[in-house]
Amino acid sequence: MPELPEVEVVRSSLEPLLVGRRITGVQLRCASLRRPVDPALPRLLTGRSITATRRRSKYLVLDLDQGPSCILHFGMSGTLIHNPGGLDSPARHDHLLFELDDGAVLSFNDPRRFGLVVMDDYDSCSLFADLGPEPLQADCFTGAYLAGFKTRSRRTIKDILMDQRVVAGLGNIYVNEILFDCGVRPRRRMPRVSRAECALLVESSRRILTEAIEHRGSTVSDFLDGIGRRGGYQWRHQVYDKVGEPCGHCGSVIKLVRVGGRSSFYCPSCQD
DNA sequence: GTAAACCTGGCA
DNA sequence: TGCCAGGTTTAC
Repeated sequence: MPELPEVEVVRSSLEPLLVGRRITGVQLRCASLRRPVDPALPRLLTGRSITATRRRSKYLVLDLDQGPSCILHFGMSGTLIHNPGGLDSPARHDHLLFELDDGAVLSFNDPRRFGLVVMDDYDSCSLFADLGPEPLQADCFTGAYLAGFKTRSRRTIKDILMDQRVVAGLGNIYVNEILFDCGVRPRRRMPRVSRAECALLVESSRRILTEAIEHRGSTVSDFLDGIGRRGGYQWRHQVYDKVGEPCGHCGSVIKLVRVGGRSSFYCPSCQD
């Protein structure tokens, strides 16, 4: 579910509901996520007030009035939903519940348990240590930066764009869409991507991520924002999950290949 | 490089 | 019944 746009949409939908609220209680119902949740987490959160929300890559950060921040990752299937009137009873796969001082309950639900919740300082968090630049920050993620990998790597362009150390926040859906937008096949190797195409890929990343945020993310099967709304950007996908369908630009049949173990969709005539 | 691992759920 | 899924990490 959650690539950069989805996490940003969760963040922006929750921010006005969370900032200034005090956490009055925390229920850790299942600690076996991708990494075991620290049993001290409820104690570190209870009594704290939420002062700000931030996003870094695909991580959502809740800053508190003292102590470390609460850092969440949604894996493939995680959601964080604000229930204004509280919860009668927790839902299946509700692993973590934050009770707020206005009677609301924030529920972290994750059927596949690939998600992550940790308490750590934003500036020294080891999860962030190796992340590349934010794609929406124009000063760091540039065509010249991406072109720098042409000589350093023979990997495919899709593998490079999916690598969180190269650029932080892209995932399978948006890399497929960006490559289509630029006319580049996912299996093209980095040395054969021109400098002009690198510049185009950077520009396209920015535009597509921005549009996806404006359309409140992609709901492929189960993504919901912080107040339980589905996204709308899936209706604008050009290639993702469209194998066998006609390309919206030229009518050719969309093809499927595997790159780095992930499904990759492309138009054989629009993309080289 | 690729494959499998971690999990559950949905679909053919 | 088997295969696939928005992610990340680890191991051949």
